[in-house]
Order: sequence, then C-alpha cells, then structure tokens
Amino acid sequence: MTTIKDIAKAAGVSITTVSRALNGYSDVNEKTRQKIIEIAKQLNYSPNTLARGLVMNKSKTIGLLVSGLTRESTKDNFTFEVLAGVNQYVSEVDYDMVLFNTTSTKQREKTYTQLCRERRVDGAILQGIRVDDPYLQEVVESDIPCVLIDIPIESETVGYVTTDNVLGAKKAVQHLISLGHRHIAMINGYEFAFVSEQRLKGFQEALLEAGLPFHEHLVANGAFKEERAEQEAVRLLTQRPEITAFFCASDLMALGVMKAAKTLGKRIPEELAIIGYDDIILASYTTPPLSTIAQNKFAMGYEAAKLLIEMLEGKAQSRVRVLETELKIRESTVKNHG
Amino acid sequence: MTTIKDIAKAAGVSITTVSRALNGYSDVNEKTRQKIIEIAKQLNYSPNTLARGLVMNKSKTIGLLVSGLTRESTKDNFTFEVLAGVNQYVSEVDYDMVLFNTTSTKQREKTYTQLCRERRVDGAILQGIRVDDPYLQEVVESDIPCVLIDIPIESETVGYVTTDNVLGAKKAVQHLISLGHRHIAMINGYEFAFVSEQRLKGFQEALLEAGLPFHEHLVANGAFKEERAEQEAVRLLTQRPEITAFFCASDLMALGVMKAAKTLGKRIPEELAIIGYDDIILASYTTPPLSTIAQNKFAMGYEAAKLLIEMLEGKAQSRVRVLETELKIRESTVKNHG
DNA sequence: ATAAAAATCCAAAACGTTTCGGATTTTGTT
DNA sequence: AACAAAATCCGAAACGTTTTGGATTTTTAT
Repeated sequence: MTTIKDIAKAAGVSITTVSRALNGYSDVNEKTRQKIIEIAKQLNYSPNTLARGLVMNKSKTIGLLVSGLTRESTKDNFTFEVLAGVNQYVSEVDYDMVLFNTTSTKQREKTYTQLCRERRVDGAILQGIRVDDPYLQEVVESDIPCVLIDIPIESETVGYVTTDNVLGAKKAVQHLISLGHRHIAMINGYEFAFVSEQRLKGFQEALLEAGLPFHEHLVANGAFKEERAEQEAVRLLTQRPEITAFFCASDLMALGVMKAAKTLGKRIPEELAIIGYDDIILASYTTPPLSTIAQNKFAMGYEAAKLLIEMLEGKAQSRVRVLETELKIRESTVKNHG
Repeated sequence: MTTIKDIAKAAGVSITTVSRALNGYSDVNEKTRQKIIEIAKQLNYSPNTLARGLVMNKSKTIGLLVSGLTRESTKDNFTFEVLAGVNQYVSEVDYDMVLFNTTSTKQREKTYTQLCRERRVDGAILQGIRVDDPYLQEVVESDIPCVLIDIPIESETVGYVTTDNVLGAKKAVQHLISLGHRHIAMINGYEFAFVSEQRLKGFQEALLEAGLPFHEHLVANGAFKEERAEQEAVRLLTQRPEITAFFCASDLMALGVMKAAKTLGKRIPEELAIIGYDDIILASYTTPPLSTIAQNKFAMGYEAAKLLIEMLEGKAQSRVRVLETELKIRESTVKNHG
C-alpha cells in the first residue's frame, strides 16, 4: 500500500510537499505538483482516510440512525427511501454514510453519544425514532450535530426536516369533504410520534373550516400497524354505521381499513372512501388503488443530509426544512379515476 | 474528548497499561484493571476507532456496494432487505457497514479498489451488479476480500452467496405443469445476470422431465422491467394464443404480465396462470395475489456478511453459501387458495 | 548590485492508539 | 536467604496524514 512517504521518495521531495501538492495548496511549484500527481497515479496511491481523519479530527462520515431495521420493517419502505436520499447527497459531496441500527437491547449498553463518538461520525441523521426514545433526550443534550426526521426539535446543534403534516392531513380531509362525505373517521398512529399529533390537528382544522363537528369517538389509534387498524376499523364501522370515509395517518393502516371493508362487504369507494398517508409503493398496487398524501421520502433523506453537512461546515442558514406534500387521488376515493 | 492518556494520568499508570487493561490483556493486575475501567467510565471515555484502525491496519468496517440505488429502484426492495440482513449481522459482531452507491459516472473516476482502500473497508459485499460491470473484473483481480450476491465467482479472496436458481425455477414450472398447463411461456431477465441463465435452465429442465417440448419462441426478454415484461406478454399472448401460463424470472415482471392479462381481458388464473420469482412485498397485495418463488433476501444479506467476516478473520470453511427457496402458492395460479 | 518580496520547499510535531522488548516487582522454591 | 520464575508494569516506536513556522531560493524593485 503506497503512502505519501513512498511518493516523496520517488519524487525527491518531502512528504510535506507531497501532501500540499495533492491537496491543492498554492505554495508548491506547478511543475513539481504535476510530477507528484503523476507519480501518485503510477504508484496507485489512495490516501488513508483513517490517518487523515485522525489528524484533522473529522471523518467525513455521517451516521444514519434508524430504529428497528428488522426483517419485518421492510414492508413500508419509508426507511429505505430516506436512506437512498441520504446516500445520494452524501456521495455527491464525497462523504460516507454508516448505518446504525438501534435495537432496544443495544441501546442499554451504548449511549447515543458513545455510538457516534466511537465510530467517529461528524454528525448523525435520526429517522423513525419515537419521541419517548431515550436517545432523543441525549441527542439534544449532546454536542454532536444532528438532523431529525419528522421531529421538530431545534437547538444550536440539532435541526430537522419534515413535511407540513397539518396541511397534508387537511388536504386529505378536504378532499373527502369535497366528495360529499360528512361522517369521516380517522385512524391515527401512536402518540409517540409528532406526526400523529399534527395529522390529527389537520383533520380537525379541515372539519372546522367546513363547519363539520369533530367527534372524539371517530378517532381511533391504529398504532401505525396494519392489523391494529383493521380491528379498529371493524369496530368503528359496526358501532358507527354513519361513517362513509376514513382518513388514515399511514398507508399501511389504510390497507388494514381496506381489509376491514372487504370483510364487512363494503364497496370501496361507493360505500366507503379511504385515503392514506405516505404514498408507499403498495398504495398504487392495491385494488382499488389507494388515494393518499404523498411524501417525497427520498427528498427528505436528501435534504436531511444536505442540511446536516451544511451545519457541519458552518454554512447552514437555518436548521429547519419543511417539504411539500401532494394529494394523490386514486380509486379508493373516486371511482374510475386514472 | 478523553483519551487513554487522560485515563493514564488519572490512574497514575502508563498509557500502555491503560490500553492493555481495557483490551483484556492478562499482564495487568486485576485491581488496577478495575480502577482503570472505573476511571474510563467516569471520564466517559470512548476509544478512537480511527487511531486504532490506523495502527492495527484494519477498520472493522465493511462496504456494501450496491448498483443504482436511486429514487426509482426502491420499488423492488430486494436491495433494502439484503441491506437489512447485512446490517443485522454486522451489528451483532460489532462491525460497521458503509454504503457505496456505484453510479456509472462515479465508476469512471474511481476504481473499485480505490473506493475500498480509500474508505479503508476491510472487505466488501457486492449486490445488484451486472456481470458486465467493469467493477466485477476488478474485484476478482484485487486482493480485497469480498462476497458477491448471486454471482458465482470464487477465488482466494472472493466468495458468494446465492440461492439455487435452477431448482427454484424448476419448482415454479413444475407447479404450473402439475396444474395441467402444457404451453408455458417464460419472461426472463436480461442476459447480464447469472440468475437469468440459471432460471432458464430450470425452466428447460422442468419441461424436459415432464416430457414437454421446449420452444425458443416462448421465451422473451423482459429485462427485469415491469413495462418491458408487459409489452412482451402482450406480444406473446397475441402471437401464441395457446399459452396458458407464464413463468417470470422476477415478480416485478410478473406484475407486468398481470397488467397485460388485464388489458387483453384474460382472467387470472382461469385463463392465464402467472408465477413470479422473488416474493417481493407487492406480490401478496396484488389482485389476485401472486404465486412466486420466495427468496429470503434478509438471510442472503445476513449470510453474506457472516461469510465475509469469517473470511476476514480466517475462519471460513468454504466460500460459498447456497440458500433455499420456497414455492409460495397464491391465487395467480390456483383459484381460491389461501 | 542590493534589498525586499514572493515563491517554493521542508523538518518536526501532532492526532490516539497498539505493541515490542525489556524493566521492575512480587511470589515461589530450595 | 538466595535465586528462579511469574506477575506486573512501562518507554518508545509505529501507523499515515496535516500543519506550523520557518528556511531557502527565486524574482522584483530600486
């Protein structure tokens, strides 16, 4: 493995000069620089990032901390798309990304800070962690720069990217209302997510603005789980037969509601309209295809990485990025659409 | 940031002793070891992996090299599940994983070896690269340990994990034959994948063993693309109306064939049976649900990581792992199943 | 021709760890 | 008590880079 020392010897200069030549400093003669570059190429040199990181005290590596990346969690590929986006930006600016998977067992033995410092990441992106996750507290207190996805916490060292979940939910519900629905139920996610809170708010705002009453009993907790949402939908539909539409805080839960409808023999969308949230791949492949509020998850990852690296390099204007959502109308709300 | 030097000072011993105490060497008194550990904990010490990697000449990091991780490639989450598996094993044995995304533009500027050496990975896993990828050649020639997924190349430093694709395809086709189908078409993937070759072989073997003729013209190239498969299916079904079943080398292509059937007004499975390969998430959500040959992609990633790390630590018995596949019978081949 | 300025180079220290070879102390044996 | 053996410790070098602060050479201005 060739080092700058080898190059220095071959070129008859000091290692200082090699380093400075390769790093584009101006205090090295252009002719010697060319010679050094030539020799480096010949010797098939590649710099040792460990050594560099050691002396520069940064690794040009960021950590992506996801929660519960298991065999099962692969169904909703939210995590994956975010990851792809992060990876995209990171590789554009020549950083590396290392993936941390936080399982509850692991967390007990190693703190967030330890994890980050040990792997020498310059900063971290956190995705999919719940607001009651012990890591979250630590993040805010630690001095390691980090960007949260869908958790609105901001400090000197932490920023976040999210979408406007209130508006997104509102758009979904307004769509249902515009179709004539007056008795709309909502399946929300668990309470340990900010998005649940906000989507509920959007739901309420839409009703209010349309002059419709809000009923606590028309909101159920589906815990972001397909089966759980199915059960809740069955319960609601039997207890409250006046319901003609469901707004679900995730597509996965909407799938559960679709199953419930099928079980109860309700035709979609004629007898029951359903709209989800996220626009996961599955959404466009179900029968009928699912209307939803699309989040650009790839963009969320991309922007998170961009924000983090801007923060690292001290050129972030603000520490918050809010992305747009888009209403996708498919046949689970409107017959013969598309 | 505390270092072993700080600990040494606080404990009144040399840095050598601190290092050896923390690393469990036997030539340090148990009492002083406890003291050192205690102090390390107090000072909130975490070792600098860069420094360690520098002197030990290994990083305990492996690279996962995937091809074309873009916004679009997210549909078939093969890559993601493999990644999850890799991540799982890697974190079990306290390694790190860094993700490399090889786009064609990047490849021109940096060779595989450069990529790996620069990031100081100890070894690499390659997934989703085509057999004509310039990287592949390099891998075999380089001395960096690596594990390929679904590409059967073996050498002193390279191993692979795969499934038995011949057998898998055979099982699928035998299933169709057992249902009485005699005119079975195949939509294969592009020729730049070993799996295409092998699945074709399985297709032929199944026909042969059943005493059925093999017709070249019943095999089309769907290039692993949904749209392309749809076009080819339409073409085949109109040119060869005797076809009653399709075997597709990927689920994504099977989705294309389902669309084609829908367009041509053919009922599935009564008039046309369809079986895919992979068992992607979508497969169980389509109408009708898609029969397929399931590959445990998570396990593939897990085993790949395991094999690689065994190779790195010199305790790999063999450098090949072949996993099992499973026939999943759903309603695209058998009515009212499940 | 000479002084000042600019261009070009380099030795040495530093980053935080591991490890080699040996030094010192303690324990065991006779 | 004396010596050997075992246990415990440590100094210094090494890993490959960047950077500081100056040294040397060349160019420019007078």
